[in-house]
Amino acid sequence: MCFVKNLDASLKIPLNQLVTPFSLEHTLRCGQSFRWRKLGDWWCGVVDEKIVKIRQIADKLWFQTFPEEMDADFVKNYFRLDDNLPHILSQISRDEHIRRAIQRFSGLRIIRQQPWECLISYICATYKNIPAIKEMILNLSKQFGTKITFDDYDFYTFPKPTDLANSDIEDLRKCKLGFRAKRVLKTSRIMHKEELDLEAFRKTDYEHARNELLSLPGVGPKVADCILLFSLDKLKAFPVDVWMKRIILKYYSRHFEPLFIEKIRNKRSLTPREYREISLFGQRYFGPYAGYAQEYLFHYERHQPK
DNA sequence: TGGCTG
DNA sequence: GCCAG
Repeated sequence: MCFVKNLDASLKIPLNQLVTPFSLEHTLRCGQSFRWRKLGDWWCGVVDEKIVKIRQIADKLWFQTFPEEMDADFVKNYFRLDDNLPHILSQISRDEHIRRAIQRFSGLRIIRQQPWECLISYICATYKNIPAIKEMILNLSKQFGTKITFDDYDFYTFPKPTDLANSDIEDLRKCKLGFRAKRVLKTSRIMHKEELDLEAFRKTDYEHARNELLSLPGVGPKVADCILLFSLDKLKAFPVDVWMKRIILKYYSRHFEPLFIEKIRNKRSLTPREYREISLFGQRYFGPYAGYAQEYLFHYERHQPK
C-alpha cells in the first residue's frame, strides 16, 4: 500500500465545523464533478494541471498536489470553503423537505470548477447518466490531455481548447461522445479563437453570462445553468433536470398551476418555457442561493429508495 | 415536437 | 437535453 503514505507528507487544513462545515464525501459524491475517484482512503482528482489527493479526518483536511505544490488557499478556493455555509443554509431552509436534505447531507458544498472543463463536461452530459459522463471525460483526457503519473496511478489533465479545436471529429466520436462530438468541436473552436472569455463571466451578472453561454453549440438552458452554478459563482442558478422535475412533482406541485403539473408529469423533457417557469420558481422560492438548494434536493432525492 | 450516438 | 425542421 505505498499509495497511502503517512499524513506527514500532506498539508493540513483545520476546519472549524461550526463556522466552516464541510463534508468532502458528500461534496464529491453528489454528481457535480466528474473528475474524482476514491483510491483507498484518498480522493484523487485532476484540477488544472495538478493531481490533487485529499482526505478528510473529522475536522481536518489533508491534501497533496503534484507536480506543482499548491497551498491551502488553492484547496479552499476549489471547495468554496469561503462560502458562509451556515448563512447560506439558513437562507434556503424554506421548508421541511429542504431541511431534511440539509440535515442528511450537511457539509455538502458546491465546487468551484474550471469554466472551460465545466463547459465541455456539461455539453457532454446532455442525455447521459453520471457514469457515462465520467467515462466520456476520461476518454477525452486520455486522448487529448497529458498523462501524469503519481503514486503509481496514471492521471490525465483535461485537454486545452486548442487540443479539441484541432481534433478530428472521428477521434471525438471514439471517446463515446456520439452526437455531442460535433457540439464539442464547434464550441472548442469558438473558445480556441477566444471569442468568449468565460472567466470574465465570474464578474458579470447572471443574465448576461447566461445569454452569452447560450450562444455556444450544445449549450441550452440546463447546461448553461450548470456552468454558471458550478464554475462561474452564480449561486442563484437553478438547473432543472429530470431529478429536479421529480422533486417538483413530489414536494412542490402546490406552487404551480394544476394544469402545468399535469403537462410536465408524463413527458420526458421540458420545453424552454416550462424549464424557465420551474427555474424561476426555484430562484424566487429559495432566494440568492437557490443553486445550493438545488444541489441538496438533487442529492437527497437521488439517494431515496424508489 | 421528434430524433439523436451507442 | 439540445437542435433542426
